[in-house]
This record gives sequence, C-alpha cells and structure tokens, in this order.
Amino acid sequence: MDQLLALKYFCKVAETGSFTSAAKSFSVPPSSISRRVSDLEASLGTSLLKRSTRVVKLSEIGKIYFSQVSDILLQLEQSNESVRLYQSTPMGQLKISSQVSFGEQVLFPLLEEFRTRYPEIILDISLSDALSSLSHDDVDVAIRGGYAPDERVHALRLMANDFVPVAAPSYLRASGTPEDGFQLRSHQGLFFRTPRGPSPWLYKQDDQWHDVSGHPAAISNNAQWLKELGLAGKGIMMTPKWFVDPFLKTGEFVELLNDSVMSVNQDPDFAIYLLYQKPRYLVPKVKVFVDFLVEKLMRNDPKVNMG
Amino acid sequence: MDQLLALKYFCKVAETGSFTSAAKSFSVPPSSISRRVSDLEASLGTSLLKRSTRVVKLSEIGKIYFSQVSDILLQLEQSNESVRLYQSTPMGQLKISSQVSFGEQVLFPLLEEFRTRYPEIILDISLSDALSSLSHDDVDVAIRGGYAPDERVHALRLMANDFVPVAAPSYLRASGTPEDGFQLRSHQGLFFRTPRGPSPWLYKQDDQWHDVSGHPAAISNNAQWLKELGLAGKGIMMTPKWFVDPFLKTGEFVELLNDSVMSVNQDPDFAIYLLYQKPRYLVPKVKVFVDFLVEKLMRNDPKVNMG
DNA sequence: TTTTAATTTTGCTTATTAGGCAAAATTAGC
DNA sequence: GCTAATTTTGCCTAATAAGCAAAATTAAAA
Repeated sequence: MDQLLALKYFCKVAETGSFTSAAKSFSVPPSSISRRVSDLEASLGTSLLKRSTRVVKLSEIGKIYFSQVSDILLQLEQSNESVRLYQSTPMGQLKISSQVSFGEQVLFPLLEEFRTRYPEIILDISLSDALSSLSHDDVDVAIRGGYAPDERVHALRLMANDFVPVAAPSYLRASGTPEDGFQLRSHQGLFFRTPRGPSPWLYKQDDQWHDVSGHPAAISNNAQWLKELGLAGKGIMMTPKWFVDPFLKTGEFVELLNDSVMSVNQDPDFAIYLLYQKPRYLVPKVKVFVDFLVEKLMRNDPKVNMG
Repeated sequence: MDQLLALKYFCKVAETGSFTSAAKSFSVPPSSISRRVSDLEASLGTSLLKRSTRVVKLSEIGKIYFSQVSDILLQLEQSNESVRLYQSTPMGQLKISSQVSFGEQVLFPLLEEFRTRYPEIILDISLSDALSSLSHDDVDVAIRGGYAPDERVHALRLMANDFVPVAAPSYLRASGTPEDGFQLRSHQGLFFRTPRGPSPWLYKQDDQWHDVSGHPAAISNNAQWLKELGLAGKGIMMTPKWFVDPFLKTGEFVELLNDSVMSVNQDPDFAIYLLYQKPRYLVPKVKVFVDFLVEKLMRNDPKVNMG
C-alpha cells in the first residue's frame, strides 16, 4: 500500500468531510479514496472515520491521528520544498581545490566578485598541487592543469596552459638571450617540481619533442619563490603565461623564443581544467561557480572540452 | 511512486552507507533500493547521495533532507504506534445513551465498578427516552427497550423487558385485586408516555392480544413520579420487573396476575437492547463496555440476538 | 411514510509501478 | 593491472492503484 497516498487521501477526507470532494481535489474516482482509506484503516486495525452517506466524521482516534498526520504531511512538504529552494538559490559550502599558483594568481582576484554575487555560498578553498581525486576528498570542484581525466567527472577546459620560457632582463644581460630552443640547455633553470617530479623543458622541432632542460639553479614546488628568483635574475623559468602576465607587461620578465613551440608536456590538450563531479542533478552552487569561471576566464579562450 | 517507501529506503541507505545493506534489512534486491532512491532524487530534482562503488555518502542537501525526513518517519511511526496503543488499552470518552429509568435503576449502580476497572475511559452518560439514532448523535452505545433495529448497528439483547402490572398493597385493599386481565379495565392506571404515546396495557388470551388499559390516573414520561404514585396507592402500573424489583422484595409493590401474559407490546422480541455502531474495527472502549454489561446483566438471561 | 438524490461502496478491468533476477558497469584495494 | 565488492541497468513478473459502472445506503424532502 502506498501509505503516504492513503494518508493524503485520509486527511483530505477529514478536511472536507466527504469522499467525493476529496476525490475531486485529487482528480481520482471516489472509489480510489474509499479503498485507500479502507486500506489505511485496515493497516492500523482501527476505524478512523465514521461513515454515513451524507456526513463523514472522524472517530475519536481518527481525530487524534488526523491532527498528528496532517502536521507530519506538512513537515514533509516543507522538507521537499526546502530541497527545491536549495535548488533554486545557490547556497551552502562550496569546496574548491586548486593548484597553488593558479589559485593565488588567477582565482583569488576573481572570488570577491563571486562572493558578492552569491553571498549565501560559503567558499572553502584549498590550494594544493597534489593530484586530488574528486571522488576521494570532499571537493565540489577542482582546478588543475593537465588533461581531461576519467569518465565520471565533467572536465571543462577553462583556459590554455601554454608554457613559455621567461627571464629577467638582468639575467639576459649577464648570460645572453637564447636564440633557439637547444641553446636553453646551457642556461640556468628554475624548475617547478610537480608531484610527478620536476617539469622538464620541452622543445618541438620538426614534429619532434626534445628535452632542452637547462642546469637546475633551483627546484621547488613553490612557484612564488621561483618567480622571485627569476625576477632577481637567477635563471630561466618555464611558466604558464597567466602566472607572469603582469611582469611581462612591465618588462620585469621577458618572454623568450616567441616563435618556438615550448612546453613542459607533449599533450596538445594540456590546459587548465575545471573538474566537477557529474551528479545527476547538478547542484546549483556548483553550477553558478562553473558558470562564473567560464564567464571570467573563457572569454578569449572559448575552446571547450567536455570530459 | 511510493514516496514513503522511497524515503524509508533512502534513510536506511543514509544510515548504513550502503545500498546492499539497506536492501538486506528490507529483504529486497539492491536494485529496488537503487531505483526507489533514484525515483526520489528525480522527484526532488536533486542528488541526495554521492555514490561510489565502495562508499555512499550524503550530499550536502542530502544531509539536511535526511535529518528532517528521518525525524518525520519517526513521528509517523509514533502516530501509528499510538493508534495501536489506543487499540489495546481502552481509553477515551465513551458516550452512552440510555432510557432514563433503566439508566437510573440499573446502569448507574454498575458504573462505579466499570470506572474502577477502566480508569482511562471517561464516561459520558445521557439519559433520555427519546429514540436516539446512533448514526445521528455522537453516541458510542445506546441502551433502549425495543426491538432489534436496522442493519448497520449491532443489537445485543441485554435482558428481558417483561412488563408486569404492579400495585401497592394499600391500593389493592382499597380497590380490590384483579383476578384476570380483563378486570384491569376497571382499575386506575399509571401510564408511562413514550415518545410514541402512552403505553397501553396488553393482555394475551388464546393467542389474542387485548387492550386492557385502565382509567388513566396519571400519565407521565417520568417513571420516578409514576412509581411514587404507585407506592402511594394511586393506581396500577405496568412496568418492567427490573424497575420495581427492590419494592417487590420488600412488599411495597405486589405483582399482579402472575400467570397471565401481559405486555405493552405485541412483539415477542421486545427486550432491553444494547446498540452500538458496527465499525469495521471495534473500538476497544466500546468492546470492553459491551463485555462488561454482558457479564453483569446477561448471567440469567443469556438469549443473545445479534442484529 | 415513501420517495428522492447525494454519497459511499463493491465488482470488475486496465494501467501503473514495485519486485526479482541476471548481467553489466564501476571502483577501492591488492 | 587485477580482483572483489558494490551499484546500476534490462527485462520480466507480480502487486497494486486507477477507472468505470452498478449497487447499496441514508439524510432530507415530499
């Protein structure tokens, strides 16, 4: 027996005092109401209603039961309603995981606007360069450089992650400006260590990739420190453009080998990806965050790749 | 969709963290759990659970919904339980309607024991000689002299309602003692007025009923007053034995025409009936009252007639 | 009292939905 | 990468609610 249905029928009969009118309000034949209420009574082993053809009245226990059940139905309806509200108004904690440097450089400056736009969303950002699996940790969205991963997550290509070699003018004055990729091998290098090891310098020539890594002057997983070393003229650094964009504009960094294809990775789909779980019914807080980042970051890089 | 079932499934999954174990506790295949929960999510338009093959966790909204819903399910279970309790422990108001004289003479002396035995039943007695229809007024049981009535009520024959003519010794001394039924016609009569008019005196001879009503000395619907008149020697009264039983024992009243068949009614099934509604599931307070009266009144008159 | 009309209930059939089983898909841990 | 536990899907069967018409019931009117 669909007990909840029976309860709804029973309450409506109790309210209207009639099987017929209850049937009308549910758009079912009166016989359905009669049967469902009878089922309910049978399951409780009690008469809830005193029937007569003209008037249907509640029995004593029926009155008690009705007052309790109608309240319960109301509560349930409110709970369902609150779920729908949760759907419509983005709210709750939004847990974001991001690479450290991207987070500091790109994400943080954007978030204040996001917080203003969605004040009911509480942001919980954790920056880490460790590979975070979405299913493992309690993260709603993750941002990381790499490629589109496994099946169960959406991977949205946020922006390019092209690596370019840069150096401070003081370094170039002291050590010379490399004219082609292979010359990099004789230069000082500032290497970022990913969880999979230091990123090599890759140079593509004639459809062939060559490792042209220079002498390590410093290796770190802290991009900020490497950047400071670079600004101080300690060596050449392979870095995504977005990481040093302000310094390229002021001339504190100079981009090298403009016409060459350089990378730290041979995969052409290497990019910054926004990863989020693929729930059947997309949670609104996630949806608005995804939309927000797309709006802010994909203006000039609209190549989208759904995983 | 059986939403209540889906809610139960969902809560069990949330509690156990597993579809399989939830399925076991309901003795259904895991696929049923999976489908019902999916239905629920679809109807809410949200993901309640974060599934992975090993661990099932609640989503943020799932947590909120679960805490509310599990409470609601608990409340509902308690309501159902309270109905069952009501079933097992006789309690609540018991509305009894009775003829005035029977109530005063027979019922009231018994009720104190009943009240002691079932302290949770609140008795609500209304005495009236009007014909009360059970379906009309808010009466649980009705006691009245008459015959088994319509179909929808149980009519339990409580005890005989034989009418006998009685008179005070002082009256008999003054007016003589009637030796046969027809002599009653020349006597003074104390007549009880039912809602259908004064009750006649009927006398059966050779399978024939004769109206042998005497001269009306007084007519009233108040049996108490008529009894007092009778005791004062003002006339002969046709009365059920139970009404004057104590006075017959003390000799204040004398029963007349012991061997004759006298009545106020030609129906052989005329008796005191206990009437109660025929609910599908007999309310315990009614049941125990019926049982109580049967125990007290039907010892010597066990002829039962179910309507 | 009898009749009438509104209402509930019952008997049937049809449509919907949950259960049941097996196979496929998924993923945590070895 | 493989294994084992778990969830999900596909397909069928069984259970149950809806739908309709007819019967039963009874409060109110004639």
